Amino acid sequence: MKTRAKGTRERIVETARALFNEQGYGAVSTAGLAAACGIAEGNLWYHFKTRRALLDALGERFAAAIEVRLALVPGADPVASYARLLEAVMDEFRGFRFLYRDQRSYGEHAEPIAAHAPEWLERTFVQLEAHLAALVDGGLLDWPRDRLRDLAINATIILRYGLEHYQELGEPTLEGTGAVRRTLLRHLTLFEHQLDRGAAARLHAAIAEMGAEALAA
Amino acid sequence: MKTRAKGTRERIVETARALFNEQGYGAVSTAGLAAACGIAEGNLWYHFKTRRALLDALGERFAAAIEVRLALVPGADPVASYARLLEAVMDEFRGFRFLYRDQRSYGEHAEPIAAHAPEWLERTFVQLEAHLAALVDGGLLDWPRDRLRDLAINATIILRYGLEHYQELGEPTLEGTGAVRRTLLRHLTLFEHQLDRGAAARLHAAIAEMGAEALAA
DNA sequence: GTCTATAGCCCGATAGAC
DNA sequence: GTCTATCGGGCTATAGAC
Repeated sequence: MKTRAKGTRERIVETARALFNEQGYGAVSTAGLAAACGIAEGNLWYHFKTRRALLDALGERFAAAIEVRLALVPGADPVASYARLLEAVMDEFRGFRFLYRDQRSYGEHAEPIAAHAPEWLERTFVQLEAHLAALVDGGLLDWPRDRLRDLAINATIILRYGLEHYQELGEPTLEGTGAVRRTLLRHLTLFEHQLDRGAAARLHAAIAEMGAEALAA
Repeated sequence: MKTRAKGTRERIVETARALFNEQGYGAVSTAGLAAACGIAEGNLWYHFKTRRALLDALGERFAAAIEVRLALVPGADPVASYARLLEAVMDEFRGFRFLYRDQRSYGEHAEPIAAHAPEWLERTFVQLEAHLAALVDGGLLDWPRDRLRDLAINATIILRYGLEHYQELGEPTLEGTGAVRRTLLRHLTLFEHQLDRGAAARLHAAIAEMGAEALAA
């Protein structure tokens, strides 16, 4: 199997991401991870000489995904643009959920995201506000300009903590359970009563179509 | 010191609560807890024969505090009632923050709150909606009745995750840092533009006065 | 590159003297 | 009630054969 070196490393990273999301970073032992990968524990240490190194690798992937998402700007069709942005945001929060959720677990020097989160959140506020402003400019959303930033921040919070919220409510949140869809619908309640009927319908339709929730790895 | 038996047990519970909130449930070892209490580790096992027993004791306190808060109904002055409710909710979320935040850490059989959280959240929605309806009935809030429940749910989410949000933004969230105040102000942005000017001013004043953030132990 | 074997550490929990 | 001393177990990480 020596020819699949890259393959093994890749498999470790992907398996770790899924396992951390499901069980929590702190609850996954290296033994359990190795077993889930179908390799011996020692082999795991060959590819990542410390548990922290594996975490950093995942952090880098996350950072890359975020930059791609943050580059999404409102286009000619602000409704379609907004739907696309929503999907990207939720893919992110779901795919790397443990990075946010389990920050306490990785020994306090939790830099992987703690150092970047403030900047990412700020830029997300700005991005969401820009998309919402595009809806306002298009005459599709009736909202005071000077209250758009508050709306963007509140929308970010709802999107960010939606999965945790539904989990706390006792609802399943893993892939295919519709928790992402419910989160998107919940965030819509922040402003849909001020939204153009057609635009609201299109957003609802777009969210309903996100049934095939695939991870943009 | 044998006369202070009850005192020691009490001190353990209170120290544990504070320590769990600060450092995270999983990050506090029995050794560290004993040290913080100023007692030997063995003595700790005398009072709580298992780590889980200590957690349950804290869970019971939390449950009791919640029931007291849930009993708050809108009074003759709906603005004052709402301010009082907000303070109680935040005392709760702050005082027992780790119970929500660190659910992953206590070995999956996380019953202390996981079993009750759905019911508590549902009743909180209902309670908040009742208080908001009282504001509408008093002519102080302009909001469609059939959208009040969504507002109550969104307000609960913002209140519930406000501290986590500000922590992620890199802001301090411990007592006396004003994070609770910021959370309350953030939740106000959900509907203050539809609020009577005088009522809005009174709520802002009430929140500003919550500087002396004391825990209703 | 992958494996087996094991070192070393910290933790939760127990035993028993005072 | 409080202490000291210690056990057993699980975890991260290393050593070295294949």
